Amino acid sequence: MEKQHNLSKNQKIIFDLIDKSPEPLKAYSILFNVQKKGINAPLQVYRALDKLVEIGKIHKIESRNAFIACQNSSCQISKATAFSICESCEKVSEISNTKLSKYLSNFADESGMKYTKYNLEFFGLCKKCKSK
Amino acid sequence: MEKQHNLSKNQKIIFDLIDKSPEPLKAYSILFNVQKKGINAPLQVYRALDKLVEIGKIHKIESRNAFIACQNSSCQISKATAFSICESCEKVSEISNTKLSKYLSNFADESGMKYTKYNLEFFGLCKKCKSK
DNA sequence: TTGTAAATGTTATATTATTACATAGTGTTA
DNA sequence: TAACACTATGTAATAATATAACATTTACAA
Ligand SMILES: [Zn+2]
Ligand SMILES: [Zn+2]
Ligand SMILES: [Zn+2]
Ligand SMILES: [Zn+2]
Repeated sequence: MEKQHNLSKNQKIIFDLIDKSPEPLKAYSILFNVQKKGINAPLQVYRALDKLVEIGKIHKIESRNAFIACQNSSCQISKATAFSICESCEKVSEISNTKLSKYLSNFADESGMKYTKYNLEFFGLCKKCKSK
Repeated sequence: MEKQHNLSKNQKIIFDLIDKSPEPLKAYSILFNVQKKGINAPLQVYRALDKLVEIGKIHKIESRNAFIACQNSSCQISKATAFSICESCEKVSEISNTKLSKYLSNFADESGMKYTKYNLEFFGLCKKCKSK
């Protein structure tokens, strides 16, 4: 059974915005968009983002400093994430590939380090951009 | 044959600093450290960093906004990078594992997107921190 | 109902990165 | 050599991203 997270007011406003967006959103663009809803300060946005990331409802695209809603309901609380990023149009998709996630979750090298989390970002040209 | 890149004065100063550092360095920490060598402005640092990343001499650790020297001479110009990051002591190492890099370089999913580059960051506790 | 954790509100500030513009060096070729 | 293109440098200003510190309020379980 998944733990149920009842989002708070600010968290819900911000999650809904990200969830509806076809593209990753940046923190200050989120701030701009929610000011009409009474969220006025960067910290209010960042706190909601932190929480949403923590509970796995959204992910941060590190190379872009931007946030997208989790497109993979079975995503294990942001512990194992993979994305594809088009370097031309900046379209980002979450990759959910069982083989890939198994391979990476079980990955171990000679360092003796046990990995509990990973984030993978693939880059290239999406179908549309490739055919231009 | 690898293309030879003769580093410019600023590039060399900044590469040497990063290369000698046991830990990833942040841009403004680099700036602070090279001011005695006549590099005074953020842009001078960022320009050198951009170039060094481009030619594969250093890599950016995206989740940390920090830079490390390439520890893998055969690294294909920053097109395929993997790192291990200790979430306790923040030690970062570049992973060079042929199987892993082959697996990821050949990865393809149903999206029809051809990936030309990837960056992978593993997180966990290093040996030292685990045994504490 | 009282204690505790989570969330909010607000101001200020820290950190990371880029724009714009002027100048200087490096190497190639006419 | 002169002309050219390209890369690198210097400097100032500013944009974009993120956190610290502090006061207050809300949710909710013991
Ligand atoms: Zn997900
Ligand atoms: Zn595209
Ligand atoms: Zn490398
Ligand atoms: Zn450690």
